[in-house]
Amino acid sequence: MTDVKNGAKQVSAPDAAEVDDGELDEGLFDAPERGSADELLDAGAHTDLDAMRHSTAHVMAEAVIDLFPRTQLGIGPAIADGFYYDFKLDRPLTPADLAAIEERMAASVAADHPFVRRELAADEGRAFFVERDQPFKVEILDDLAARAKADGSPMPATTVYDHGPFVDLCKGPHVASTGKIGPFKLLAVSGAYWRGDEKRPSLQRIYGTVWDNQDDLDAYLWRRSEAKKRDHRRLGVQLDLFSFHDVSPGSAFWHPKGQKMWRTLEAEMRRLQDRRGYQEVSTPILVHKKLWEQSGHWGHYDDNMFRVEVESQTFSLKPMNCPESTFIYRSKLRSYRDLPIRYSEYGRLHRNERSGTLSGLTRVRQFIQDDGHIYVRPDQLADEIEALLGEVREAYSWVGLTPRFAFATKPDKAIGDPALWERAEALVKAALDRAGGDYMVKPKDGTFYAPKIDIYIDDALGREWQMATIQADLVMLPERFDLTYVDEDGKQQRPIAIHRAIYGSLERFIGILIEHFAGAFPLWLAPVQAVVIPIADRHNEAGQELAGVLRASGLRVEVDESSNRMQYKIRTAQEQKVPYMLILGDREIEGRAVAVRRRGAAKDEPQETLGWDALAERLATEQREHRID
RNA sequence: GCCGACAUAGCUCAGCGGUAGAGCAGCUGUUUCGUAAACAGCAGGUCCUCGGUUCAAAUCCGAGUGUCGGCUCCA
Repeated sequence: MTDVKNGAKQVSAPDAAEVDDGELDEGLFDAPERGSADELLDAGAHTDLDAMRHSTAHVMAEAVIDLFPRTQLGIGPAIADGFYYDFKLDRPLTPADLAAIEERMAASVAADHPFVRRELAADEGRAFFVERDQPFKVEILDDLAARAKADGSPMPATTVYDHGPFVDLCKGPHVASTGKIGPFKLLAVSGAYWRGDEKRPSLQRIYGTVWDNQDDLDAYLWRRSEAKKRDHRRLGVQLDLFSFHDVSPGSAFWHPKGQKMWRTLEAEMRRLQDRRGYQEVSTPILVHKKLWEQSGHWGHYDDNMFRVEVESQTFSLKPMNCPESTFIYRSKLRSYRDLPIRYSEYGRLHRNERSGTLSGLTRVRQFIQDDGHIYVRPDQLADEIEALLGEVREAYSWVGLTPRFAFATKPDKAIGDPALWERAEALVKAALDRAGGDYMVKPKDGTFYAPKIDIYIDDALGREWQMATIQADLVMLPERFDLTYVDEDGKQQRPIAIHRAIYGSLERFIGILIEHFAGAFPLWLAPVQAVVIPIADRHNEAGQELAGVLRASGLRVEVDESSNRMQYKIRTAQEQKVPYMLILGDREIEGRAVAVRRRGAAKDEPQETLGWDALAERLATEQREHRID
């Protein structure tokens, strides 16, 4: 069960967010406990810009209360690129409401109300918010009081900030007055649970953004629209890579070009794995539930598994490969000399993700993972993990990404002998230290059966994504499936099982690459690497001949034999983001040459004319070396 | 799963009680062209599904499905 993030949104949330709501950073930066009263009050204002963003949230709350007097206030923190505020309202907000709220906010900014900090005695503060029918604020105060009592510290005063007619419970800091607020824009309204708890009331969250000056705001809005253009769901249609259909929600239909990318990524990974001594296996998709009972997943995770009843027996579609890999390991007696045994598997997995969470390729119900299970002796673990980190670096270099590593340690809900855990963590840490380079530590973020190394990347838009994972499992597979090998002394020993996925989910990986490259893939990965463009019909035959030469060098080439003009063919190839356009007219054919136009070439870029064989060699080299534009 | 929005031609969208529209793509014909859109014609739709209101529903109402923005979850 290599625990890839099938789903999991990237760490800084997408688009409408570009926002990172802070809470997602938990663990990474040791943020306060989710939804704690301190955090709710603190509102994330740590810089001047944050203070302004948080102040803007206050102004927005003022506007909302003004327009909807019975509104109950949740919290309104600063977040990456902006702010939000949660409200309980009598009716759902519409885009027209946002415009009206913006207008009121502008009036408040124009009035330049000073922000005034006041301290009230605890009971006075509570009474104030009770009187104003603000139960969420009262709850925060009650929590603070309860915590003070538990700590034996004195009852804290209630800090409020006023600006104009509006008073809010808040620790601050704020800008001096509403006039200091820069250009802002409200972006979206969405639902959010009070304190992130689905059992608590559902509030309406308004997201907004605010910047020091108009240029910064414009730049941000431009980034947003760029991100939208790169959206893999949009490019997937435009580039004819995949589609989704309601007959199988959350599962992609791969079109020929998307499938070509898939096969290319897989082929490259297989080459790496062959070199590293992996042996590829394949295990059944439909599996009896007793397997999951043995592994410990049934009962805990069966909600996420698709069940299939067959002749009154319960089966499920596998949500992970790992338990089945042990059947192959156990199919014969293993010697210490046999280890490490490295099994790879491109297994098709199904996870029943909740309907509201599905999203394009990055959150799916069916996906294929470049999974691997490596069985090692304890003395081999550190070397193997170090080698795996190298595999990750190599694979990510093919697409020009630099992986960052995070060491996730034993969670509270862990199973197994604490001594085994200590040993596993020490070995993983040793491997990370030896592999050099920095890594973050994410305490208690391991899986319930293994400490792990999670791999992150930043894409071309600076967004962080969690990708690969490496897990050192001394407990689940080895113990629950009773794995053994015979050591030098003829004694039975437990191997360690490493679960690892490098691309992770191929679906998700491709989705991220689409956005990272904005669809303009490097040559080696592009589904169509070159289009031959005959200028007139009489050049078609030579075009096919040229395509044949290139295909013989292992390149993916098409010939545009349509009756369109050359200009139109170029435009089409450009829109399809084909790396090379090969233009063939009388002049070129005469010398068995071709005019080479690079995708996205500048207007004044000098164009080369190359012989066919020289071109084939050049492109083949570029492909082999995974060159990136 | 929860809150909200949306669903019209292959794609992008207009129409919002009174006989279904455009651009692009497609097809046919003409054009054979030198670095990002030749010209003309034709064809293309259970207006997501099911129910309801109405003389009349793409349009209003309800339910379902899917998608989108978030929330929650993520072995």
